Amino acid sequence: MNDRYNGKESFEEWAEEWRMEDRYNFKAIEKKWQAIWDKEKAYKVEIDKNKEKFYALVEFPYPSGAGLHVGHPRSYTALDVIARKKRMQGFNVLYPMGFDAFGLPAENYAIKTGVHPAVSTQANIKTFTKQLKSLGFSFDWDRCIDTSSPEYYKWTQWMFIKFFEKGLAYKDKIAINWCPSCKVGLANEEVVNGHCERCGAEVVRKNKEQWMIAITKYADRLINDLQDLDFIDRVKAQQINWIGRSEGAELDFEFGEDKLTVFTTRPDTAFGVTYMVLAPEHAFVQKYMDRFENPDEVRAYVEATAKKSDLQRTMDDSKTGVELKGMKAKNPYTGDMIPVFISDYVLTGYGTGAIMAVPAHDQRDYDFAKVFHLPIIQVLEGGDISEKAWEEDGAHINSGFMNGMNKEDGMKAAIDYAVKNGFGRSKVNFKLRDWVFSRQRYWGEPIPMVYCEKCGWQPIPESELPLTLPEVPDYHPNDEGESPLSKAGEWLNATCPKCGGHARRETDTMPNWAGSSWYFLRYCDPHNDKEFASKEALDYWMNVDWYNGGMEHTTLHLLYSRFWHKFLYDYGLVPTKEPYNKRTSHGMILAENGEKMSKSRGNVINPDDIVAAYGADTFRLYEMFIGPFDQVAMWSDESLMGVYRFVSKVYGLFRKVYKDAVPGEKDLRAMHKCILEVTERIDQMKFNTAVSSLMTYVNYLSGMEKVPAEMYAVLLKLMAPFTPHLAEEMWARMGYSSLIIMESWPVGDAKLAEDNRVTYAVQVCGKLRGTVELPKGVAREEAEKAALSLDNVKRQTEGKDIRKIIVVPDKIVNIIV
RNA sequence: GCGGGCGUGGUGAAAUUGGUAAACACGCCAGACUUAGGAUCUGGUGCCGUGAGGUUUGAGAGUUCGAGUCUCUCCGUCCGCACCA
Repeated sequence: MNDRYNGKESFEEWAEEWRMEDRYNFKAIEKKWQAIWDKEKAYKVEIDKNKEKFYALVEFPYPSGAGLHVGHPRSYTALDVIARKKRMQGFNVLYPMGFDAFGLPAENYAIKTGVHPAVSTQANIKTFTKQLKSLGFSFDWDRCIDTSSPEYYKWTQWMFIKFFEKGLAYKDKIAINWCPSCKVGLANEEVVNGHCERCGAEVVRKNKEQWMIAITKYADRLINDLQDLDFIDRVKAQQINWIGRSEGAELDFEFGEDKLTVFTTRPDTAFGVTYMVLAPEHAFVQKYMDRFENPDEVRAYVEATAKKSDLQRTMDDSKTGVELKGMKAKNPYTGDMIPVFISDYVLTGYGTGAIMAVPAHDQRDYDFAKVFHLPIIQVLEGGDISEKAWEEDGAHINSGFMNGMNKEDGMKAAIDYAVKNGFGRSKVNFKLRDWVFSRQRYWGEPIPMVYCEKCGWQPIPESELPLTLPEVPDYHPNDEGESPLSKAGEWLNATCPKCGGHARRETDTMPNWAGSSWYFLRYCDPHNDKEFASKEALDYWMNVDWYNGGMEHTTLHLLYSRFWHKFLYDYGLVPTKEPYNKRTSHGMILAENGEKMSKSRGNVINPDDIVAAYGADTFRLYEMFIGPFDQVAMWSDESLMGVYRFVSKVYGLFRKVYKDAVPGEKDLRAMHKCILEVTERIDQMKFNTAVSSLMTYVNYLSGMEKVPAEMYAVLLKLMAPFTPHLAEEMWARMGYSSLIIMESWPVGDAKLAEDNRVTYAVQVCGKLRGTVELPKGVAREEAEKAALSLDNVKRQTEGKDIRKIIVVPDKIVNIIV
């Protein structure tokens, strides 16, 4: 019986071995090499001042219960390829991974099941780690971090205290974005089209006392310092747009006993101001309520506005409002007394929450003026204002001392006049708001502050850090916006570090963006328990040389972390003013039909399944081949098959490799061309064409009778960043005892890659009529002669005058008749 | 409305400074071989045409000996922001 199955017990067993002999057994190969890399700690790095460092970074994942998505490996593989190549080129490469582990899903899961978020998070981290390891990324796992571990968030809290000490963290009662579904306050950046970025519920306004961080103090530097950074343009543009800097002036209009200050980018149009508008939330509305002749009407409008969601407020662009009857404001330029309105088209959070309206030259003011039959005075020449506002430039008219001036002179004159008469000043405004830093949820870093009746808000002493999350009986937040920590009993009681009296702990936690704002620093020195990272480690490893991540973080994590880093820099805690030298972004991977992958659509592709069916190397290579890296790509099982065939082909090619075969001139040309192309294309993130180069080279090798060992070895090295397991396996089979991932990257020779013969395209009047092969660098006369002797060219030029012949060396001959 | 992209075969896509458009792959067609368990190998494949040949990069114009690439106008499409004064 045993004979029948080649000495094996069963057919399956025999077949398995048979396949291992003859077929590409990725399962065994990948398992084997992952174990070896792990055992030898092949990717562990230490500071080595004799070597140039390279810090490659990808955004660390939130360890969700759903596990790794096919989108994650696109980014991770790309930088893994870059990191591996750099390593082979002799750099000391830091390529770390960790987990952004605080966040709402773990908490919602706890509410549903009662499982503590720490427990479910650790389980998810385990799954993620296993999945990531199965893909063969060259992460230094000894540096793995977890933002929810007290050893980590101790320093997040420590940094918060620094913000507080420097006056950048403050508590303020403001109207915040409130998500009624998550029951949590949101930062402006987390609101997308009036909806919660996480759950999609409509966001409402809520007045709440919140911890704020003064990111606006860094607005100018966040724009200006972009200039020297190698970020893709759309990231720069989006950040600049988000920060929204505008130059203009603040002008004071007399109103009651006060000065009603407005911000305007066009003080030169002040002679065209025919009314003013306050946001319904403006303080003057309440202050002067009893002086209005129509307080009931005003109150009703204020209340109606408060009930509207942000979305309702912005979607409806018809103009509504109420005049504050009985009071007028005085235009400081003209002395005119003008009516004042409240309207929800004026935003409370921008500028001063009040505007001067110039209906002739602003469409919104124009629309409002039409509804309320207000005068419209044109002060800029050029347009017809009978139908709509004139928003282009023009010489000033009806503008007193500014008449005849252009925009630039008018602006200057208007501001000079205001300054001289003490009612105005030039001013820069930003759309960016301070960062709302409080969250009324459990699973986040406790804010290390206590409130003392006598001394106010005080940070807890450094010796008490980390302030660990207490156990609570119930994770539910409530509609009043009280954090679950408010049920933490004894934990709430603290001692005021200043007076020693009784104090109460802050119960809000930090937003999930806190831990990720500085994680790249921790990777430099992840086990340090004296500092967040040693100066030596920071000096050596920072900056991040190359950071890849999603576009969706451009105005969130990317902006926050740049700001956070600048703050640390200002106080000498980090050596550089920007954290990332280069930022790139990958496109999303969509389902086969172009739809987004989502659980509800049931079209999610699980990386585990692909790895099980085709192996990690095929999966990695496919994700690099799928299309231009920075663009969205559609998953295709058929294309995946093509890549699998290619990988198998490389495996099978080994049978044709001979140590005694010597490459000829043409062979070397193909090899060096491939080296040059792959090297260059990896650097440019043109992974899809780098893979094509490899395919072209493999097609060439397949056509050879005997493949010289040298040529195959080069192929393996070039493939090592993409398909490290296969490369390692075949390298070993070739008889090398070293790890290929530590071998040196091949150097291409441009001279050897060059062909000594070139094909000229021959055109007659710009139309292709033939080609001719000539030695490289022939004299133009010779090229002309060769071109004219072509039959097809003779036919085309017969009986016609040749007027001109254009010869582009080694490229083209164009005959003009 | 403002800002940033994109538009090339049946499909994903290539194309240094303007210089043979469609590399590489998928799919499809034809053939070979096959105890064969997502098979493999060889050849073909932009479109029209039996053919010579003509024609082709969203549409139109311009610059040029020559334009996928540069300029202008228009159309379509995607992303981000959006009553930001």
